[in-house]
Amino acid sequence: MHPPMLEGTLAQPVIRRLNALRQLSERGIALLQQAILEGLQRARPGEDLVSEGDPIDSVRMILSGWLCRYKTLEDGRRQIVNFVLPGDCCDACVYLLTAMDHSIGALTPVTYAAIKRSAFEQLLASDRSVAEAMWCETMVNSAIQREWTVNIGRRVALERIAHLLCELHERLLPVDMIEDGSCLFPITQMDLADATGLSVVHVNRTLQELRSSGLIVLRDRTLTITDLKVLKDTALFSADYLHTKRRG
Amino acid sequence: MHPPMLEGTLAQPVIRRLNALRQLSERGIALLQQAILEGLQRARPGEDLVSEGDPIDSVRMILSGWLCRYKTLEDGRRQIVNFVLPGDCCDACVYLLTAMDHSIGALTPVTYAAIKRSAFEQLLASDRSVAEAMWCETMVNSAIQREWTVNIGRRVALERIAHLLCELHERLLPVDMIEDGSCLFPITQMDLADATGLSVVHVNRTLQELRSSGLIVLRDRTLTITDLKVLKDTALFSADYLHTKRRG
DNA sequence: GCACTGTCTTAACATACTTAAAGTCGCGTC
DNA sequence: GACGCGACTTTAAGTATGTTAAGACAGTGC
Repeated sequence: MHPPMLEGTLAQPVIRRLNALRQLSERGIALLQQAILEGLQRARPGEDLVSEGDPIDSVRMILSGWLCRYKTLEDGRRQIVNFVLPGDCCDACVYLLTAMDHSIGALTPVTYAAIKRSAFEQLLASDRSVAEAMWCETMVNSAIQREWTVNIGRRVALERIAHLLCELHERLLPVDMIEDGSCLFPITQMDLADATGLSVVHVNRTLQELRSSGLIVLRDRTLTITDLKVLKDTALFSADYLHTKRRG
Repeated sequence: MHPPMLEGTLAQPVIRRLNALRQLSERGIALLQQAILEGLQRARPGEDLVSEGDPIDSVRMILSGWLCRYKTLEDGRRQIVNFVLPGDCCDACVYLLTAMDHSIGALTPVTYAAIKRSAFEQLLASDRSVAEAMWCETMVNSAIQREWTVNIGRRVALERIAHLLCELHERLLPVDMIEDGSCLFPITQMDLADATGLSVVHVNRTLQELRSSGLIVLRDRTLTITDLKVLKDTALFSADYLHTKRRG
């Protein structure tokens, strides 16, 4: 089917991501790759991979594309509670619960692997390093969620958006999606608003401010962080909560 | 040391809490009780059980008292990211990470059990029902954290505080800490402010509003929810995210 | 008995952010 | 080529919430 090179490339983000949390064994990597190839799927922008209330039957690993987890209130207000990036896993372990309490929607075209609960349990059981990396990933997601609470609860708009940009930057690094401080940035201002608990109008204003301060360039779905240090300072950003191994 | 009756009572909240998530086996309960009795500890109000940056070496199970998880920004702003109630476990699995990314502080006198990492792993390994209940608890904590993000990001002050009260009510039920709709409520208005991302003054204003609407009575550290239905409605509260088994 | 401290309360004022509305630009469709 | 649509932008007006300040009250220590 696929030439071997390509197969390797496909699973790369997941392997890199997990490896950044916990050294994976050779055997674990092989098993992981196999499981991923067996469950390949695609989704289109705007499509929901899972919706609030759905039964939880499988784990998903993102190979390419951006997604978001979100919840909606009865009256339509929406809050994005996290972004899901290539290499991330959705709901490892969540299968212990019965129904999804939030939705996961694709922001761009997405390729991912869906691994059935039983196959996933088998995978975890057969290699300890993979299992631990997965648990780690889950724990880091919790940590990110806590930081989002802080971000929305205690930072003002400018800091808040700066912080989000710093986080995304930091998370894109280990999966090699930053080139010269630039990355694809498919998030609309409306998404940004729903993620930060602000209104679109104010997000727009705030982005202008970040631009005119010379901290970022954001144009044509491309984000360039021109002064990372100052951006981090204005965001009161510390990467500790991401728990990623320091890279030389 | 302890009379048997008392020993049983001590571990009750933890057992009830876990049982509400996953049916525990007899054997599991016994092991759990034993582990808890071996690690008994106390903390005084204001004391931190763990602080941001601390190495993670043990799991803690709360037997009595209220605590909060919180993070502080460099300039002193504080955000409480969750309350920890009797029966809750702190950081099951977090031991996979190396350092705490937040602090846990006691709001009242607290009794808890600290279980060393190795003993905890042994406990999980020796009874599957306990292990699964623990993972469940961790997943539910994530779900709560997501809902907090929604709460702070998209609900206005009145809804926000109402929602928090509903959540606490719902979480206190399975550990039997609600009597006739009333419970001990040791949270100061400042804590409430730090938990909801509001200012103390506005929390005060908002509480007055809830009081004068006849939804709650809050006096002398005691909270009575006088109209739970309406309180839930004004909070846009749905308990689904708590993933607790329905109780007849 | 008095000072001290923490919690709650109220007031007056300031402002960060929201809402509403309308206009621009680029892009795909018919 | 006109139209519709989504994303972005800008303006103006409104408001929810923050800030500052000061007082009441209870509990605690001396």
